[in-house]
Amino acid sequence: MTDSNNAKKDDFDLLNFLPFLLNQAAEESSLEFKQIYKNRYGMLRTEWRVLFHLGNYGEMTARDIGEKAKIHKTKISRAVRKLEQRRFLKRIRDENDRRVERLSLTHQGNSAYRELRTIAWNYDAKLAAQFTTGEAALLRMMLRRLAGMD
Amino acid sequence: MTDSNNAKKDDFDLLNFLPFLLNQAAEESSLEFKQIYKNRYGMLRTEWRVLFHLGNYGEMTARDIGEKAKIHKTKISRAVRKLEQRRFLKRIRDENDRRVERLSLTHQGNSAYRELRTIAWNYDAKLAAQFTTGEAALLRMMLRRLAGMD
DNA sequence: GAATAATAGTTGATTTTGTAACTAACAAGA
DNA sequence: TCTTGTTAGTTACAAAATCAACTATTATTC
Repeated sequence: MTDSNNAKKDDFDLLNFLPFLLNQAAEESSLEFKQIYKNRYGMLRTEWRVLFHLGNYGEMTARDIGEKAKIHKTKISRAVRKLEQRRFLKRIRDENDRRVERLSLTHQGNSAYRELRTIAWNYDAKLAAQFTTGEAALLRMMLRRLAGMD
Repeated sequence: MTDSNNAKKDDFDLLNFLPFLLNQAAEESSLEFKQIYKNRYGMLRTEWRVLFHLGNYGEMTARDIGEKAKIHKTKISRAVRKLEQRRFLKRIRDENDRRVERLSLTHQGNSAYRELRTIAWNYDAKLAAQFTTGEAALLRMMLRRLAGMD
């Protein structure tokens, strides 16, 4: 290893380390929105994610949601149970393949979805407004790449 | 609310929602590094963060670390205990203010830090290599802004 | 200088997540 | 058809994060 490489490593700063930076940005930038779905709707993160998927894409199975959003099936299982208990979604056993449940929002679930979607949309706009339109677009592209979503 | 606003909201996609995107990118991009500090060093996330702070900035108090990295004091307290048990750090009671402990790495802790720092540095370079130098710099800037670090 | 408030750090109880093992249903090959 | 493997989803147990209450010490205020 050369001297210049050592010099670079001495410069290494945790606060510039991408995994750390990403994590801090993710936490900080979801705080305010979290307050809303947590305090106002009594939801956990996975719960609103499931709600959003069903609201956005319509009927899906737990497996579909897990694949699309890379959420582990045990998390989804628990979120689905809670949303069902709160009458936000209903399950229908698929008679062609009885292992599968087709999930969809109730009327109540759909109302909650639309309210939260509006809040989320405004919240996202507020975050993005810190940057130019081009920067924000580039940011989303880079995040998708880092997340392995392309 | 106008029709065009409704049209925009109908387009709203969880997968483009910044808090979601940031979280996915954070998780995916730290997975490989996590394997290393977890499996090879038996460390938790907060533990390597504390280790990195002490390695990078020298002697600090638990409070200093928490403030710098926005980590809650109970997490730090537990991480410090574990690092102390593994003889990676030592505490010295500050005699000017006996509430405070001054934390610093042992020789062993410093070795671990330097090994992990090299790995982290290479890992960061690998992540950043997905982008141009300018893009990567912009990304870090944007993340710092989102994280409230400026 | 005694009472009250504030700060550094710890501990315990509760909630949430992660991991692995499990059930039930379907699929495929011998 | 039997048996072996795979898939959808659940459950149980362990690990970790969160939140509130706690001790010990220092600072403030009357």
